[in-house]
Amino acid sequence: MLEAPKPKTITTQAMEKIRQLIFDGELAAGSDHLESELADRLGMSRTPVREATLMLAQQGLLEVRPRKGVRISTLSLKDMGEIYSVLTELESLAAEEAASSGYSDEDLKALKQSIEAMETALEREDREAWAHADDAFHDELVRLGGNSRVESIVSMMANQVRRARAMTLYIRPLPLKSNEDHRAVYDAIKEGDSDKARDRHRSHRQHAREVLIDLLKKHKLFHI
Amino acid sequence: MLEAPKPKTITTQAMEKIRQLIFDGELAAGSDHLESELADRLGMSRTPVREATLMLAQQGLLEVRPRKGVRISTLSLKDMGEIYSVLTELESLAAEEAASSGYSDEDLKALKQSIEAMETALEREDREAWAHADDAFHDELVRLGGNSRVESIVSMMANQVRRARAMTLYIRPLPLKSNEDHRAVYDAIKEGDSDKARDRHRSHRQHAREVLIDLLKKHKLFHI
DNA sequence: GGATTTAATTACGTATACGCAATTCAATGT
DNA sequence: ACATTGAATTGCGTATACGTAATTAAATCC
Repeated sequence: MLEAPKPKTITTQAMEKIRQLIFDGELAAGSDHLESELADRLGMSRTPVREATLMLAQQGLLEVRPRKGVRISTLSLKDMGEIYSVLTELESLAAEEAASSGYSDEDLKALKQSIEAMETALEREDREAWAHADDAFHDELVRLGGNSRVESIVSMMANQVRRARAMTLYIRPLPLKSNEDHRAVYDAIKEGDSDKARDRHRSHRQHAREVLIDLLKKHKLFHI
Repeated sequence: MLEAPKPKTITTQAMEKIRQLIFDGELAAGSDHLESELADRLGMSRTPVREATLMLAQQGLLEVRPRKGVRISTLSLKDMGEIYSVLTELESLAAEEAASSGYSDEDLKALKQSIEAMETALEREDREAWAHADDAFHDELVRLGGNSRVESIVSMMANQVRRARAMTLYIRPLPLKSNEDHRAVYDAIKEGDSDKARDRHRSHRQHAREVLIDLLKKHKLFHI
């Protein structure tokens, strides 16, 4: 699981900073920006900014529109549906693979801890903490799946829906039932039952997808 | 399904040309190249070449190694397995979605034609034609799935394994059984049986994955 | 007054310039 | 011989320059 040591070039910094600006909403979805504006804002020249935007465009976070600048991507309901479908499939694959990997309890410690963190967060109705632990669960699940492509695609897709998740965090019902699912997935992985791990995670995700989309519709958030 | 009209900038041309050089094997897997070398080769300056390589790196076709130039990606057996797993999941999703879309016979014409093309190619033992039709089948299936993210991820993954498929085209057994699968998937989509479409395509893909990996092992092609 | 042509501006796409990190290689010391 | 050091070279990362497509504004015509 060794990754290449990351080069800390200015281009890389630009990518991370721009990504963060998008996640924080400082570059609002749908807004347009000049390369020179971003360069000024980040205190560097256009070159690394330009390179960063081209890479981020490949990841779907923004579009570079020739001669028109950079537009931060928006998400329609259809986009959300697409992304959640992909997440469902690939995370379910990860769950299946994790279950067939013969992990020890020790290997699964982080996964278990994230479930426990979700439970205590739910008891306290601490939505931020719950969201954080939920992220940790999904990240760890995918990591245990051991497929680096799945990891990077899932991370890309999760990045794209980050804003939407943040927006809905406080308007959605507390996911009281979801911990059952998490536990069931965890147990299936521990038992090595790959079909069960897969199916259980898949239905969990499909349900989450429906809840989210209904919620967005109900609040008329057709475009984020 | 309208895509944004493609800008024909030099950077775009660089991307396409470099991609083609990789597919054609003129930039061999594992080989290193200077930005200036590629720039000379393509008759342009370093800037668009550099931008192109950064984007292609996001797609996994090559790596940009700071201060060391561009390295064309190689594929290990593990990589092949990873990619085929992703393809299996996402294509199966596409089959499922296609089946629940209520497509008419007319809508499914291209899919049917690709199956027929595979059958006639098999009778003639024309492997090139078969491979071409097989590509068409998978492309069309994914298109019918109607998920643009799935389309682009699948296309990325298919690009990554292109070399390996070309290498094995003449050493693998003729896929005589696979047309049954294709027909079954087609029928399931036509009938609107999404579970069947999904399951059938999934097992088809899983089988193909195993065959390919065994083949690579048998020929000691551990690294392509 | 509204439409159309033309001039001016803007912002990008590409080329070029330049300095530094990384590598190479030779010279020196042991 | 081998290791070590340091100079020379290489190749990239970033900045800057510049021409041109796209947009806006102005001017002209009907």
